[in-house]
Amino acid sequence: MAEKELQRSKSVLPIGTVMKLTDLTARQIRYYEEQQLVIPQRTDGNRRMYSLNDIDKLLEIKDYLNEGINMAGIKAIYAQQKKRAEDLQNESLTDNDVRRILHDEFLNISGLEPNSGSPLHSQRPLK
DNA sequence: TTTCTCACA
DNA sequence: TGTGAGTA
Repeated sequence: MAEKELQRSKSVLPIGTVMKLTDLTARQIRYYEEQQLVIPQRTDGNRRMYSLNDIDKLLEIKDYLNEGINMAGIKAIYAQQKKRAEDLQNESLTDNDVRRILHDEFLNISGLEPNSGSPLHSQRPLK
């Protein structure tokens, strides 16, 4: 069973494939890497190789973006997740508990990050 | 051909 | 973020 996890972590997808799978531009994917949201492995000529887990994370990021959250907000979310993941490891909570807490953090951030003036999450990049 | 980095709009 | 330049 653990074999699957290893395979999911195998970075074998070039950015071109990731682009199609996530519907993101190479620019965005690389940018998210800059923001440490995804850490693709590098192979041969300095080429980025993404794993299935990376695809998943990218899809998740795209989701947050659609909800009007900016990079700062997303980074905060992942920072929280990492912190939570470590904390929760010692308390043996269920996935539902994790989800609830994460959701709570998410709402908290989405309501604060956007603007210092508007309390509600009205971050619509209308153009 | 595809991806990379860098830099400018 | 998009895009173009010059590489590898």
